[in-house]
Amino acid sequence: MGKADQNKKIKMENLLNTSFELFTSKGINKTSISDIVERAGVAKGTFYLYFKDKYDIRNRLIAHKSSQLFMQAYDAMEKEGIEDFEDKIIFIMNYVLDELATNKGLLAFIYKDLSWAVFKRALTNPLADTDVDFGAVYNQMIEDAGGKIKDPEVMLFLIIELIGSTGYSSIMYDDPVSLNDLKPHLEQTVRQIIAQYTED
Amino acid sequence: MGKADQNKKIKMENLLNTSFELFTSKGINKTSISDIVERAGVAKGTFYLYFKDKYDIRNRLIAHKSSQLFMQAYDAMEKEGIEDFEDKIIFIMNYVLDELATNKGLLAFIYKDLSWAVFKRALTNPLADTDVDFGAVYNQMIEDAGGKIKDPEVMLFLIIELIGSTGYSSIMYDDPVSLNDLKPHLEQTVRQIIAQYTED
Amino acid sequence: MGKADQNKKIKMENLLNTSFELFTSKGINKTSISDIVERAGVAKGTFYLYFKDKYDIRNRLIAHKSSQLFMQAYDAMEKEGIEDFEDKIIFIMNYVLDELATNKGLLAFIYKDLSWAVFKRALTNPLADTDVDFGAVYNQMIEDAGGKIKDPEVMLFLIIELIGSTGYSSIMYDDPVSLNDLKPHLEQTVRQIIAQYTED
Amino acid sequence: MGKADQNKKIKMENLLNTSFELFTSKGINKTSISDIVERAGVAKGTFYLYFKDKYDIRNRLIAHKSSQLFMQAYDAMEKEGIEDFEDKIIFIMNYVLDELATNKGLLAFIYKDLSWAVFKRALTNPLADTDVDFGAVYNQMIEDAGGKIKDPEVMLFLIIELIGSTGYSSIMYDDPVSLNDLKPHLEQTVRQIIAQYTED
DNA sequence: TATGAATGAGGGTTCATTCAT
DNA sequence: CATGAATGAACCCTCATTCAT
Repeated sequence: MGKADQNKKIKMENLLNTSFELFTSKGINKTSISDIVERAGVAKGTFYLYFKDKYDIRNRLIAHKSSQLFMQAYDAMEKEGIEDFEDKIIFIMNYVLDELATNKGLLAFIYKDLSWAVFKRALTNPLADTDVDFGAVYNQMIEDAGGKIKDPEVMLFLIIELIGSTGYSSIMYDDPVSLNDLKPHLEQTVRQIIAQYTED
Repeated sequence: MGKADQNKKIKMENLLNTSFELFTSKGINKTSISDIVERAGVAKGTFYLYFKDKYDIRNRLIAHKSSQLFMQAYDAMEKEGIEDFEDKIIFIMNYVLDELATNKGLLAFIYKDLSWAVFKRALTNPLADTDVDFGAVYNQMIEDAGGKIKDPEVMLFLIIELIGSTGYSSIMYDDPVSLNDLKPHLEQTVRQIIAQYTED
Repeated sequence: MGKADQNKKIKMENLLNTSFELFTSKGINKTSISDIVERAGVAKGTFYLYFKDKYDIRNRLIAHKSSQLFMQAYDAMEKEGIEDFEDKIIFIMNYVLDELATNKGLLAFIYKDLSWAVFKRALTNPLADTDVDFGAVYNQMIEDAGGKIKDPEVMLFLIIELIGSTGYSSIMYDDPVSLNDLKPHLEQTVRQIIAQYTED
Repeated sequence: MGKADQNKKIKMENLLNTSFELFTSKGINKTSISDIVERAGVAKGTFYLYFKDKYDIRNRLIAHKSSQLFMQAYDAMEKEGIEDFEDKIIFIMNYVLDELATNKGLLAFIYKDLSWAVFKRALTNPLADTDVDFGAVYNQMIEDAGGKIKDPEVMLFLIIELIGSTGYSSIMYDDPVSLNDLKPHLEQTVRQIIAQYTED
């Protein structure tokens, strides 16, 4: 890789990092491109060499950060040596929820304007070299479990949407219950959903 | 009520109706206060006599429109003469989902920036004279059912968030499945959640 | 007229005058809206209350200034008491050319982007109260002459385009001849054109 | 000519051709240097190795294209074997007008910002090897005619400006008459102008 | 109460030009 | 000669909010 290419990559990461900081601290609407380039220490025009607009950079960040978060959870789970499929999902759920609880900016950022479509793309189309395809990981988990899951995609959809939307409310507003109070409810419900999709 | 008060009320409803039309057709971000007052036929300054800003009017509308939608569903359910609690919830779910599917503008409007907190307020603090307290209605439904529901608020929370977030994705993007494909999954899952919260 | 309306009119004229000064001194391309409002002493947004964009204000100015110029020439001609139609046209031609020669900024301004369509509109759709309909004046001149002109509009078109484009070159670049050298050529040619369109 | 020189020439012609396409299709103001180099397939910096700016390239193109057009007309005229001087001019006029009518982009391009000075330079200072000196050709035509033309340059100036400006309006806006309706008027007027400059 | 002209900071975006490689 | 990433000034335009009437 030439010096120029390296420089390019540095600039781009600089912009990504800076944008992420601002998006998670001030929110995307209140973050202007001027803010981004000023803090990143580049000229305004430079921004447009790398990104189409603010929403382009946001989408790439959502993809990257979501992937990162899920893979952190997955790695932690692997270290624990959990065997059972249900237990794996519950572990990941708790890990992700705890992580988001300590980083509300990240939660607000990846939840706002996050649709299942964006989400799925984020998890199955890794952008950074280090990003992993969570879709493949999920399929592997199912296979390891014996592969007796009906409609695995819909099941994941139900689980993620349930956890995501209730977790958002609990973490951000402690309403109607705190995250700690919510967890047992979620765990019970998620286990039931999995059971319901498991063929015997 | 004096003539002046009546006039005031007319202006206010005018602004509310106009805002709703614009919010659901163009989205709130692309709707300016100029747009609203122009179509409502009042002066710009007048807007500020009634509302603090665009988001003030939005919150009041979410409350009003959500309440309206739920009460429509509730009334339709009553006409059907459904007895069983589970069946009631399922009926309301289907009614609301169908309604939102035919009015995506409304869905986008009440879903975006809709938190459980806003939602609960909407359903328990009727603003318009005709609005009904859905919280009381829900409690009545539980009582009619024999009152053997544990943590009814958390249960409702889980159900609403699950239906809301999955329904949004299906209706708006047909992803990962269409609304019609989603419904049986939701019905089964919601019934299980209710069962899980029902004391025997 | 209320105080507010007066104020409005003053602001508008202020903007028109300022724009004209800048357009004729720096050219329209190099004049920014910032320049205009700064010199006019109003806020940027104010500009957009009165005009759609820079080209809107330009078109109105061309209309106004062309009309003004032609009517000055016409008035001067009337004072001279010239009777003959040909002599009238020649007088107006010389008057206008001399005027433009002393005000090259005006010439550049009304000539650039000036099409016959814009021109005709300028001369027949007076915008300011004081503007006069030159189209009517021209028709009156022809009538006074005995009305024996074939295709008067085409004739005027030929004359104006000939004078305009050759005059522009002579005044602005002294090329291929100076204005004073050009005039006798133009006079002779214009008289021949009129003769050619005069029925006997 | 060395290989490097050839390469240079190819790059330059590439830029010229590309610019011409863009200028005549989008207009010069809406054509950016980025557009040009992108389509020409060279780097941005390369542009500045060959041309000072957009207007440098424009002037060279006007020269080249005008010359080309006139010589086409001249060649066609020669093939017709027309003898009479007046007839020659009329033939060229019609040829050029017809050509421009079928290529309005070219008309807009060579007419906008076209001054007699630029024009004359275009016709008398051939840039490309194949360009011909129309000035010399014109003088030859006059000589062939017997050389009894007074002020031949002024006469040409009057004729070209008249045809150019009226033709522009007719072709571009069909105003005040279409090109076909304009032609007989022009022919008659041009013949009279020539007659007027012809010594007996 | 109601008006709507005026504000002006701030937004996103473009693009001619430079210069290290 | 050729490159193309980087620049950053300048652009047009929007719009929530104010306030004199």
